[in-house]
Amino acid sequence: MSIPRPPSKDFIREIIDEDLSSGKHDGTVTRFPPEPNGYLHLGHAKSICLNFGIAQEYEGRCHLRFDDTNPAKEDTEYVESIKEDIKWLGFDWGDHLYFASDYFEKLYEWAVHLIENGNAYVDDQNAEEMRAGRGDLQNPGTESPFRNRSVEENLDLFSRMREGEFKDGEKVLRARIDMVHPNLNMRDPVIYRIVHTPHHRTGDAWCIYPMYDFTHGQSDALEYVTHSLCTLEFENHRPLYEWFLDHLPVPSRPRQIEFARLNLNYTVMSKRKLLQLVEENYVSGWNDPRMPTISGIRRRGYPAEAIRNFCKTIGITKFKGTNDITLLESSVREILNRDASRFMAVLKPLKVVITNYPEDQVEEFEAVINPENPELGTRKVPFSRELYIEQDDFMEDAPKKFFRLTVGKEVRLRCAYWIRCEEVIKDAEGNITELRCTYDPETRGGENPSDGRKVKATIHWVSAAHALNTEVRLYDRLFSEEAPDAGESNFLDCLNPDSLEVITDAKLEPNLARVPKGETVQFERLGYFCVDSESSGDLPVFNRTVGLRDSWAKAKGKG
RNA sequence: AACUCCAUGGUGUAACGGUAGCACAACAGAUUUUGGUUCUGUUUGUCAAGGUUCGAAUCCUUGUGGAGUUGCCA
Repeated sequence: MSIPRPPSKDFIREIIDEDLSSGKHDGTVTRFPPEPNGYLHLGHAKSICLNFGIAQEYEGRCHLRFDDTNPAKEDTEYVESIKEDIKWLGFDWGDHLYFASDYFEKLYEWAVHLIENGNAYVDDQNAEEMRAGRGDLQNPGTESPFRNRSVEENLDLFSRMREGEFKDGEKVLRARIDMVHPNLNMRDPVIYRIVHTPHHRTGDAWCIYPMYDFTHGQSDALEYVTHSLCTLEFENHRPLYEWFLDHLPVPSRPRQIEFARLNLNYTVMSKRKLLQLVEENYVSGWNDPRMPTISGIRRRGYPAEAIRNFCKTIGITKFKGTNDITLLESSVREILNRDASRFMAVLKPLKVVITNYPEDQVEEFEAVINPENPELGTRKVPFSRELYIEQDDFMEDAPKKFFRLTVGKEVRLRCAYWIRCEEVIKDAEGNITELRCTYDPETRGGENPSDGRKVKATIHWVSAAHALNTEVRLYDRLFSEEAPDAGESNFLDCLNPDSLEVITDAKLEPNLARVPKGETVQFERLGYFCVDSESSGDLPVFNRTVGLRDSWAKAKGKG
């Protein structure tokens, strides 16, 4: 017998454990710092689960801080959607809502502090001159002709920048670090630029704005954040992050730790590409159910719990791998299998007439709401002489492995009766329009008959007279290539032409009229479907969340 | 021969010098009034070469491969 090992932790949680046990910190404070310039996506969900998850586990706190230092790109609309998405994911920042723009005055003061100590200067060079002076990956930079201005002159110029005396781009404030540093970020980075654009919160109070690098670490320090978790592309910024903390009278010493961002196959995650999909109308909007945005997957019917589980499963490392979308779908099915109520719906109807069933008779059968949770009880489903079954559940020339209905064969109608197909009716073009079947009264409720007869399949059905006719949207992955943004080709060339199929005459079990917007249910044998949050009119519109695993389709595909 | 970081089955992730495990995927079988679920089993892995060690996925060296960085974006 060995002692069970404690559940393994990712490298970030190990660092936190060490910091706690060494006494470096006596609590844990993290933050989720989105820029309000777009909608949140699954990549953000990974970061949210990490930061808020750590706060919960360590009984610390996680701040929601909007990194709003670029008025040209940001808007209050995004602030609101971001809050909504985080709440939907199941996390709460409590009283800890902050904006980097709340720190503009303090940041200005600290910029002056740098100038006073000879650690920052106003540069009159334009962007192009600065680029030339920065050098490149192989070559060192050269110092700006304005680098050695006096403290007094810098102070005067910087305050006049604030007063609005200069136009955009005319001057910048730069940290005075090292123009030959091997890390380009350290070659006198710009820390303030002039932007005469109203800010969504501070209006026109400012016309100079701090850069990300001059804002983030200081904001962390002001909020007493202990561990500032960000993605790998900020690795090269860490020396700068620390340089500012070293040269400024900050109240605390946060630590930046980087982890790999989320990559998923068959989708794109970059804000730019998602924006392009929206703007060029490849999708219906940010919350199109095919989008990897939080609002998109919510509308698609993915449960928040499934997203959280998924994020737990993929873990936190520094390895930039690509996660398989099937892992996400598996998390979604796991939750939905447990929670979703079952109903019957026929997507592609084929009429069946039970010739030996009385014409005006209607029976009601009891059907289990969820076999995974019998306490939920049963529902009543009407049955009559004319029904719809799924076109895929009938084949005229059926292969041996086809278990469903074919002429002369018998199947079970779920919870109803066994039926045998006697005759196929076709139109002039030879299309199958109707099936004539007979039922066995002894199999009432779907029970096995006393003669020991066996049936290989149970199929779903809807009574024609009682059916609700409605729209169902079948969503599939947006891209047909595993890595749409890889290589030279345009990601738009990889769009899956069949990512949306709209069915307008699906036949639903009448109980489905009562499902509220946003709820995801199972259409038996087909998949999980969610009532579209934007559906209007008398009948709900259903979105396919994800199909059921389908081993028949797989076997059939192999030929 | 710029700097920094990364490398474990098909994919992702554990193993903290001592039996390479888990999930997803795939494949087979059992159960099943959903070809779903559940259960059982199978296949597949430490980038390479040296070194340290009784013992290396783990430590060291070198190499190979990949990623990020040359915004007045974040």
